[in-house]
Amino acid sequence: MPTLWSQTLIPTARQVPAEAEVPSHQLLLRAGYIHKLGSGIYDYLPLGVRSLHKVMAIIRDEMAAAGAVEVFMPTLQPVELWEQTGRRTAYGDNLFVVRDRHSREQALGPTHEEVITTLVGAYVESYKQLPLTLYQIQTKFRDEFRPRFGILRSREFQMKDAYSFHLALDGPGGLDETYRKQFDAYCRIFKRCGLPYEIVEAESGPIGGSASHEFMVPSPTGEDVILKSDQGNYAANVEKCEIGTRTYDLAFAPTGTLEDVHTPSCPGIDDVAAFFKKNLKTKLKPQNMLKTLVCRAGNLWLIAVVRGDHELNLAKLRVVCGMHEIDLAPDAEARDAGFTIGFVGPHVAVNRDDVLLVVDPDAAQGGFWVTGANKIDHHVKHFNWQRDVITARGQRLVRKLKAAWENKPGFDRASAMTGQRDWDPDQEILIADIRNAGDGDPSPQNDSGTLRATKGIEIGHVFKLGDKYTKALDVTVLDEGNQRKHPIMGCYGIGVNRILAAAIERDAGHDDHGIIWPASIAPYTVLITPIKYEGALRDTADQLAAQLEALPGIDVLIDDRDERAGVKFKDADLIGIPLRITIGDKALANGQVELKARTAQKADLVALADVPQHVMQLLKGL
RNA sequence: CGGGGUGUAGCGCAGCUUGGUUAGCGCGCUUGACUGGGGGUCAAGAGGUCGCAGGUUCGAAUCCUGUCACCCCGACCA
Repeated sequence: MPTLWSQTLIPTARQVPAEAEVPSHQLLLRAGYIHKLGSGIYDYLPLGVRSLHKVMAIIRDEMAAAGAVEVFMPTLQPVELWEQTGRRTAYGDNLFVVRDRHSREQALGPTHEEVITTLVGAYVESYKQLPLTLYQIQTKFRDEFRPRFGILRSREFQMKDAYSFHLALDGPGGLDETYRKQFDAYCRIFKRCGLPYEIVEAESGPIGGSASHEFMVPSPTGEDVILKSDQGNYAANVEKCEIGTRTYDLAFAPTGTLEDVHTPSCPGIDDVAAFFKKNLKTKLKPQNMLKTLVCRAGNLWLIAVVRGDHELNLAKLRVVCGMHEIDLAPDAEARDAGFTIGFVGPHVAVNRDDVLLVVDPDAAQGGFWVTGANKIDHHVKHFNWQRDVITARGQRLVRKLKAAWENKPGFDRASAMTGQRDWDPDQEILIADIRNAGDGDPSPQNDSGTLRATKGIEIGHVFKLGDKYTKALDVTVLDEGNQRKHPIMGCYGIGVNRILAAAIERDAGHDDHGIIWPASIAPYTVLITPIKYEGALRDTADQLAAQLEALPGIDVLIDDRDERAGVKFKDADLIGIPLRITIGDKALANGQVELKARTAQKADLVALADVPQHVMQLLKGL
């Protein structure tokens, strides 16, 4: 049945709510798709729900085709489950926790690894039942630090999450096979949703695991940074992106005598640069400074050094050091341990046997360096690696430290060796890629490609999880040899409402007049606009609507309101229905109506009898 | 959690500095007339605990204190 505009709720607005910054947020509000209830909480109005359902239908179709089976798991989850897997801490404040009447804590699930693993553990006993891929479409909760951009970063959102279980990585029924299937299904889903997307290598984050890809819609409003090689053979997000081989040289001759500079109240790179310019009349660029960050790993300290204009990447640091427990040290603790936070320099490691130095290649160079003096309110200039650290430190200290480090419980040599690193005992210092990649860096393919940075919206993410959850929750399955094994898992997520926002944010997703939907996820495919909903115009509208709805994949909205034509046209453009049929007296007298694509400049006159055929024809291209 | 800002009609805002009758404007809404193919015109209306609580004062939207909500910039996040 076609929908009558007057019978549904489409509260369009001429003015943009002040709080909306990005096009998708503004237009979804103005066009009456969503309504804000609180920070990061939205109602989905009839149009919004229809689009959401269309996306879900495509997802369900492709999940079925990929052999995944739908379940529905609870939003309310015992917080103990999260404690068992260690993710209560890992998620931290992002995890919504509510108390029930017995003041027991429950988590509002931001994802369902714990629950699905428990479920599978309850019923799957034999290798014969594997592989198994289950999925759901559920409301998820994240207590976002800062909800933003409307539906793009809300505290409550719809997610499709699939989980697969296997006993092996490769071979038939292995994780690789299902990962590939889901990966391919994602490509089809996003294509069918009309989204331009790119696939990038990603860090798996707090979910953990070994391999991971993100599906991104390129958009200047995206919150994620993607780096792509201009050779077209590598793409990754900024957390993951490796950097091609860079040379370094620690043995460079000093540029001058190490000299203290009084820099009162200048703890930051920018502060120091500004201070030099203002008070010393010297131009000091951030790339001539060394950023020295104090990290902690149990009872050892880790000094990470990157160039002043670069950013430390903790994930890389963890991999390079083979320790997952590395974090930036809280200021207070670092101060207690003798680090003058804000004024630390690499030579703080010289006389300490509890400090390991890890230096990014771009910081491991000769030349003029300014860095912290390890004294409050002081920096040094003419810092030199060879003179001020290597010679001063001596090899024995370093060897001892290295041994201490590698004997630490939790040290993962295999992981440490996968990172690009160089731990030559003669160099005394661990040199490794520990910073975020940026525009202009060499591609890790080392094929003389250069990385270029763009922004994107993450709409999908696939991971290989391994046995993290089955181990933590002790879920086992009997294999062919009657041995208990922890199955390995894959995990595959899609942000359903983000697809709507991304469809609008994409290049062709909107213009000055409103939304331009891909036909597959528009709330209606056809909008019929009789100039007046009376007499012959009304009859024609009703008949056409009935005819069109009988066709596959077509649903119709009739603008039956007693509004001026101009109002109807403006609203039509705003809500973005792909096809509009305008019925007016003059054309109808000739047995014709006007057919116009949302994207077309002008309407075509089409004979009534030919409308269905023309509609089908036009839709193919939308 | 830091820094900044805003709460006045459904939406967008003015009024607040320098307290003073019935708190305004635009859009939207209701009724009527004229109109009728890209947000029309005129007329008459409805609609407000001025975020909340306390204080100062003869008198508070306006000054003070507290509190809540929301937004923006930082925070390594689907």
